[in-house]
Amino acid sequence: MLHEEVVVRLRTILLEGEIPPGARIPERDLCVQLQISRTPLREALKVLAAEGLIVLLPNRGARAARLTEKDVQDLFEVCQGLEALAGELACERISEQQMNEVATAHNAMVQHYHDNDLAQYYRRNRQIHEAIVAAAGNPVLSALYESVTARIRRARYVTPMTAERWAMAVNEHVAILSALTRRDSLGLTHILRAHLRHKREEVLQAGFAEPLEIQTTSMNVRVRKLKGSKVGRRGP
Amino acid sequence: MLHEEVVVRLRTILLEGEIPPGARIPERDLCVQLQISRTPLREALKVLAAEGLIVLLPNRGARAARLTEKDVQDLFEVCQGLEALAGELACERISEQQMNEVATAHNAMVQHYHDNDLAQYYRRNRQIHEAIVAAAGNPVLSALYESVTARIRRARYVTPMTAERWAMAVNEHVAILSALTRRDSLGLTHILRAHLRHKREEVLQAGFAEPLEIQTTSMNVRVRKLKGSKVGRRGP
DNA sequence: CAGGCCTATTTTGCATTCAAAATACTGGTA
DNA sequence: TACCAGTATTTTGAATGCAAAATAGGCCTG
Repeated sequence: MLHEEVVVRLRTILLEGEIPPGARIPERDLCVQLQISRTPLREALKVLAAEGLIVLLPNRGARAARLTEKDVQDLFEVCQGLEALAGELACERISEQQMNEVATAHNAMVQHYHDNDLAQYYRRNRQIHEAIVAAAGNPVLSALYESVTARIRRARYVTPMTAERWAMAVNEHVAILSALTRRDSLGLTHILRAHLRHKREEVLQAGFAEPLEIQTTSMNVRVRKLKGSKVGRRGP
Repeated sequence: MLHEEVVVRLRTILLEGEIPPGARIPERDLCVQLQISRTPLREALKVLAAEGLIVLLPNRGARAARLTEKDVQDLFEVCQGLEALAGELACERISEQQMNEVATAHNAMVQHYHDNDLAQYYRRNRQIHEAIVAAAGNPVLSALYESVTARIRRARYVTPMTAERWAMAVNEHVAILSALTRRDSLGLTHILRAHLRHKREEVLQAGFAEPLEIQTTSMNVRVRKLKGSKVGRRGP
């Protein structure tokens, strides 16, 4: 299905920040870039709007969503709830193989920490969290988690960390792995929530580094409200 | 925006069961019924598919989603997680007015219980749960909760209850109101989860009463797999 | 030369169109 | 009559077309 492909491609474009938050999404350009007509593109835009990755302004097109501080708070809060649930379920259901996967990713992540390689550290970090969610064996939960984390991904994985914050995060991850290994449901949910709470504080303190609005439209924003501005028509 | 209106109308149609689970969704008929062209309808279908209310089969149109037992399990599980989170947050943030709203709905619900009016009971029940979620003051959470509960609404609110199950549910609701009044976060999350766990068991035991597939397509389902069946073309 | 009205252009929202795929129908055959 | 092939019809997926709304220029006035 063409339309689904477009959703995936556009989502990537948005998550990579190729279209920065707040920027206009020009239908025509994207049609050219993706080599499709406007119909499937517009279908994809509707889906992404429902996901919260873009906002649709009536008669004024789509823009990449921008997160307010409240949005970041809310998203982290929900994320905490979902991860806590995932941790609890994972303790009951995780397989040996899945357990190994988490452990392997964890060790790799710690190595990246010692190598001071933040990008790779973040990659493994995400892999761990996603593996735990997957281990919960609940596709509905996985889908929701995916959707919520996508919206804060940039804030979450772009923010730089202080040395001490990083050390703390690693310690928390040791505790996470430990709790999961012991199938300590209560302990795991607690440490997962604390971990995300700290992350949220960090992101909010950093001002969640979203580049401010890209003004593609010019500056002369006239306050046109009076006068029933007649209609422009087409053609010669 | 036309398209958003169509989403709302279609969602209602699906939730009311006017198009039963598994049934085909005929584009053309809906266009006539809703007095719109196929473009906005199809946009709406994509959105509803992303929400999980319908499924899109390539080249074979849309069907109202049917829930497997596993789906019901998963949805209830996530719902538990979301309500637990909502309860916890509500204990911190609920206003006096919101508290009154919950209490009022609760009392009305109990009255309906004594009147043996299941439909009205369910209506108030839902109102209580939604009010608690709203009191969490987290729009992201509210939206997710709305989406998840929509998918199990029919299973949840159509299942008949035994007298004792009903009595138990009412008792649980008394405990819910009590915990919320005392701002007893831990107690509230526990009772909310237990409440939903019981509901899930009830729904699953009832076979979650989804009518089996409506075969709009005729019976002569030929197993056409061999022969590179040539292409049909259009009129002369 | 600044500011506002008015028109040209672009962009958007939806309807319509067109080819490909699926389904329904028909007649032939054992 | 049951089954199958072959054809007509319907349905779907995506491109195109067209009117309304928004934006951008240009011209005039003070």
